[in-house]
Amino acid sequence: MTETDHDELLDHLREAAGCSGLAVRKAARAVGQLYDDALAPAGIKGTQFSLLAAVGLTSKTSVSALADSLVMDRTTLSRNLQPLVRAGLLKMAPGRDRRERRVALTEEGRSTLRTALPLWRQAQARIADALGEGRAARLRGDLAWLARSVLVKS
Amino acid sequence: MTETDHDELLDHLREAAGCSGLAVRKAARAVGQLYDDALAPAGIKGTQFSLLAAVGLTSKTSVSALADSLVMDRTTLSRNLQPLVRAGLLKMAPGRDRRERRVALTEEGRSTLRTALPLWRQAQARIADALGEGRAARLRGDLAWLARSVLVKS
DNA sequence: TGGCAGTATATGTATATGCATCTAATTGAG
DNA sequence: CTCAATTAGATGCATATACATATACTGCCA
Repeated sequence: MTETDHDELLDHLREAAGCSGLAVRKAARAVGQLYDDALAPAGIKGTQFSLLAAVGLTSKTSVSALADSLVMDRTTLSRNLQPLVRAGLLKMAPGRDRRERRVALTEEGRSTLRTALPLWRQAQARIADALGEGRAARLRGDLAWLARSVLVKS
Repeated sequence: MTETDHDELLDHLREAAGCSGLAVRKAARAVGQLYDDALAPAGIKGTQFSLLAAVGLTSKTSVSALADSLVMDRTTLSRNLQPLVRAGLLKMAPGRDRRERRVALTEEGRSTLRTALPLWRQAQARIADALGEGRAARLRGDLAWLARSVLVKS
């Protein structure tokens, strides 16, 4: 490898520092911390809050349908449900098929959500404070658009 | 629980569907897939590409310094380095301290990066296509701002 | 100089993530 | 009606993620 090759690689790496994927993951880590900290008194993580809320919004969904709505692999969701079922916040019931399993909140799950909601609102407000409400809303829109377009194309 | 309580919970959950944390994680999953698919011929994931590039940009960093620059927990980075060291793309060398360990690319790591760079550029271009170059750049800026503000505050 | 506070990294445990693959159940073509 | 293709979900494996804690080392102060 010559000196020139090495300098050229450095230039390319500087370009790669502007990676959109890295920007999204960095933000996801930082923001994840914020929500996790805020929700800790309720005993759940940000990921689990979203999952409980998604189940609560769509009564008795199948695992696959839920996974699609969360832009998540079915098998990932299948595993993510387990800690919440174990904790008694979610329950699984048989669906129309004998293959299908429907997910629903337990009473304890609803109770946890009620505890978590004001905590979540605080975290959400911190995000809005950091960016301003307008930029925060625009950001959510761009992220949603991005998730949708990327999936459609592949 | 009364009917009214239940309806009220539903209203709150509809509000929670606008969670910024969820929006970021959804996008991170979708975008992660895109980069992973694009980089597959190089034998690395998007996360690993970013890690190799970050190491290449800062010659001989400590683990902690690298973790900070990636908005990542030190212990997470410690583990994420292992597969890349095992694969021969990174090497660890002693630092000034006998506690510190410095991370550097191997020749094979540089070679892998050269293979990966055009693949990465394709994925990056797909993102720009999906949003338009201007919005994509703005999005990266907002995400970086968000990551920075959230960290500073806590 | 001896020990303690602080620093750098690694490890134990738990969740999150996805691909390849497996099992079970359903559906559809012949 | 039978069997292959499809569908729903779970599991094996590997990586990603972070907190609590352990380990090793450094530096400072009494």
